[in-house]
Amino acid sequence: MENFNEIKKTKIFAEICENDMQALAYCLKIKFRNYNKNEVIVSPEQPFEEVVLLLKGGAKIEDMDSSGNICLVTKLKAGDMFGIENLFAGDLVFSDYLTATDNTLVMLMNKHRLITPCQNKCKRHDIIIKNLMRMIVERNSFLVEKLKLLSKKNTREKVLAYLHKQSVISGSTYFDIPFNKTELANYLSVDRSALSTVLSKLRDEGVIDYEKKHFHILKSEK
Amino acid sequence: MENFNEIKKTKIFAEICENDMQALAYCLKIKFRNYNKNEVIVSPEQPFEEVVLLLKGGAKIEDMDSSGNICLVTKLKAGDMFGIENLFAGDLVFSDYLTATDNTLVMLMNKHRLITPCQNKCKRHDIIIKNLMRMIVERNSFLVEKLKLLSKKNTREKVLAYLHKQSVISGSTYFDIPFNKTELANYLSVDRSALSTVLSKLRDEGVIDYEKKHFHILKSEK
DNA sequence: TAAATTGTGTTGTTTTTACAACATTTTGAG
DNA sequence: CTCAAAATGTTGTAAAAACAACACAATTTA
Repeated sequence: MENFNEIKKTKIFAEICENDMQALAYCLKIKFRNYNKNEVIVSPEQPFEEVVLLLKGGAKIEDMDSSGNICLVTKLKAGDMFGIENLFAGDLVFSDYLTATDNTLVMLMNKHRLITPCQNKCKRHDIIIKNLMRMIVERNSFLVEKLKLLSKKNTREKVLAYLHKQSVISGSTYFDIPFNKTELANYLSVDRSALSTVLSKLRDEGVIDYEKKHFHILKSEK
Repeated sequence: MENFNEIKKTKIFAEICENDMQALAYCLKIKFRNYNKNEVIVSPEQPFEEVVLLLKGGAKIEDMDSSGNICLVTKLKAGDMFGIENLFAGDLVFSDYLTATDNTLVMLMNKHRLITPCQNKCKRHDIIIKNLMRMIVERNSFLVEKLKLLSKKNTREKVLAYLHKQSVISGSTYFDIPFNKTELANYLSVDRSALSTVLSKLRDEGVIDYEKKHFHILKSEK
């Protein structure tokens, strides 16, 4: 089956064999699309009726408010999904931009079919629903964590909380972040030059060290 | 059945008749608890193995960081749930406080049972799972919206975006918000006195008017 | 009802941030 | 390799926010 190598690595289709996937592909009205780096996959201007599963490459979710300020919600990697917020929505108008950050292969699924279990042909649909629920719950946790980050009262605390989190995730005081400085500023919703100043100060104080996307936490403040 | 009047009004148990609920009660290991106003229902200090469904009264979810700053994540009303983030988590340590804002009745459910469909006795379990998924997706949308709110670059924009949203929800330029000013400041993650200053300024400019928790939007800025 | 607690608005001070402008460095495309 | 574009760090300035202290109003509770 087309692209099955990528499909079987995703969380939502883990444990599904190629035969069952064949049935699911029909049931979920699967389509594949390729995008070049920096190409817009979904935008608020062009409503989108499906749910997106990233199979290869990378993408970023951004929101732009009426003043033109960009909020980088998150970056997606293979196996991540986009459009979950609209799973149950009848008419689907995304308010976010999904943009490829690499050459990217995505799979589109019919959102109605996805959430509606069917007994006859694709017997594995109930597994998909449970996997889907797990992913949504994980996304939920991620959003709550980001909410707490943005609730910090100044840039220094945002940065330290973010770096601490990344350090815990990687299991080391040495780690790479998925953002460049401009993106990190958007992610933390602060001015880029202000972020640069804070990072420099933290380095001067010997709290952290960094080089491009590579960071090292030297002192863990209480 | 005990408290069925409240149960049938919730989203997750809508469409479930009393008989089926009886079976579900057993399957989900349901328990009921009463809390007085200001009593802590769940706290990070006391790990909690279940998922909470609010049946009567109200509650608020708060997060406190290491510096003691409080982030008011949201207020809950009857029918809302707490603990969804930990549905799939093995060992369950909540990092948030859930506090009753009124005299409150809650229902506790076994999280493992909730996400695991069973065929034999409680045939309605699949409906519950779909309802649950819908609630999680809605919570997801809520979190994304709040994220966008906190991404605004100053207090004025946060306030205006929040009030605009509330206005849209209520379908009128006159509406009540569920917070007092202190809570609103926590919700928007800004200093209370700074919020007060911004609100006064907006009133002076004739953009909004307000009295306690009642607001009126006079001019809708682009 | 009186007293205590909580909520609210105001003001002045200090700190932090956004913003703009700029010099370098790095990256990527042709 | 070369050139243009993008990323990065720095600085100064103006705006905004946090913070603290206070007065007074509203609400709760004993």
